[in-house]
Amino acid sequence: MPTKKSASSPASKRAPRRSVLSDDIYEMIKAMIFDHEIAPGARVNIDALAVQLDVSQTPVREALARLESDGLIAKEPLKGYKATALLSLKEFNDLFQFRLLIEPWAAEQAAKLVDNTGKTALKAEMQSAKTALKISGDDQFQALTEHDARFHALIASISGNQSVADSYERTHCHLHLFRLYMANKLHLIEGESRAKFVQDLFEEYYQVGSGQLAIKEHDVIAKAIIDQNSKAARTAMHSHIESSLKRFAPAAQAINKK
Amino acid sequence: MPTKKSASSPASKRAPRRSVLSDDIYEMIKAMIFDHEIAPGARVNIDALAVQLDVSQTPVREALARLESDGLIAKEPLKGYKATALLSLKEFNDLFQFRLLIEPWAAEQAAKLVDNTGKTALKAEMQSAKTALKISGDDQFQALTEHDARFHALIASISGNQSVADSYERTHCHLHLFRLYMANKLHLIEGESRAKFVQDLFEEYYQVGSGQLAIKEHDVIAKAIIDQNSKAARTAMHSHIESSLKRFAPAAQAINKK
DNA sequence: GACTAAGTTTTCCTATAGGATTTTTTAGAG
DNA sequence: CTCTAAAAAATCCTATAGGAAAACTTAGTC
Repeated sequence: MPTKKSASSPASKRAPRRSVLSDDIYEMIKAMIFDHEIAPGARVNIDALAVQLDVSQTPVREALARLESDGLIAKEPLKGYKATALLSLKEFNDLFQFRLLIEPWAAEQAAKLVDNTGKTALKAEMQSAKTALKISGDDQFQALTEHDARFHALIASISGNQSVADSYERTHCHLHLFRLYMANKLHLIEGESRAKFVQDLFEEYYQVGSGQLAIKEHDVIAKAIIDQNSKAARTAMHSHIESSLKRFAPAAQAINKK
Repeated sequence: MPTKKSASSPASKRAPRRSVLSDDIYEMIKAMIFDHEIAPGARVNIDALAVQLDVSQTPVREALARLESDGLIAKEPLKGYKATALLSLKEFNDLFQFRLLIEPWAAEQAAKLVDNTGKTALKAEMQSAKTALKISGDDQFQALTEHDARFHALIASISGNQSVADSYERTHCHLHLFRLYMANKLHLIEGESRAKFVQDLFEEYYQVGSGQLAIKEHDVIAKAIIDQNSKAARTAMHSHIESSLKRFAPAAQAINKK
């Protein structure tokens, strides 16, 4: 087992480090879902996917089996695979409730256990958020969404509890998908009705003052953790998730009605 | 080779196989892990497994991919699959901490939302626990462990939050495996040293008075939920998990030292 | 004794054929 | 025209063999 470490010493030999094909396919299909090339609820044909990705069925099957465990794909026996439907309003609320259970604790714990590496990582992530604010147009929303995902995952990781981090990761991907879907929806709505939609659902909350609201909340959390003020970190995370729910609830409701 | 040549016979009397083979294989391999036919940390050869289960590689691959997502099997690229190692002491503690985050809330919520169906299910489960107490010998431990798994899963389900229920299910299987491993360890220890081991690690806590301690705690929780007393349900669950940790911590420590 | 090189084994991936099941199409009767 | 039922097509699922790449083992040389 220690051979692994010794093998990493002559780094030159480790050059190829080719990952396994089925892992690549897994990531590709996942990306296709996140990019909505595979629409929520759409059927997924194994043969077609294998041809499209120019591989055989075997790695596609393995990837789909894993995606099923992730809850991103559902298998109906003898009927085939389907991309899972979007979060229902109830699932959406459940998910935020779940986050309220674990993330404030994770932030509190992170504040207690954070070391210099963690502090540096937090600062870097907040810097990337500020960079994202400078992006203009629809890409900003995507950049902010991705920052958000990384930020929360980072805190879960710093908390030191693998169960918590894993658990967050799993549930979060659904929320991530949901947000990307909203962003995508914005692209599809044109003209005046779109401006109205955007204003009603996002600008008032998420993008007021160039999206500074959510970022500011993140800032408060990050500062509390860096200051190792665990109480403050906990309450900041709690109220951040609650505000976040308030920001997204109207959009979630609107999309589910459609 | 001795394949299903029944295909040549008319399709009339062939039983319609509702479930898919790869699902069956998934359950079989999972059972092999839980039964420690596949030891923790042992390598898993796809070919050998396919031959042993008398199926082709394809369903085995799909099953292993899913088990990897469950965290029960780990894949090392270009090296093959391995059964994951037992929980380390840290992971063990992390897992209980995680449970403390979600299960007291789940119990509280269950007490608020429980309906007659839920109450009936709870009563039935507690009845099965009482039946388990009558079993003698080592099987009792296994029966109690399985009751425990069902009991907690039931409450998570009654809580109505799918994220919570899923999340519990995922983490719990590791704990389940850990407990079964302990039970198995008991079988391997013979004579006087075994009696000592049992007494030190279990009897004092788990099996005092024929295991009534844990069951009594379950009883308190179940009653609180049936009475729809959410506060009581929460605190009862909280202290149950803490007692449970205390009961298992010495054993966890002992096994990790080995 | 240490290092390099060839050989062996293991593992991953491909390809394809055919059985089993569901869905769609088509034909016929009321 | 509408409804039922059988045939056809599409799709999924399984089985099997074999090739390529990497890891592991062994042997030979300095």
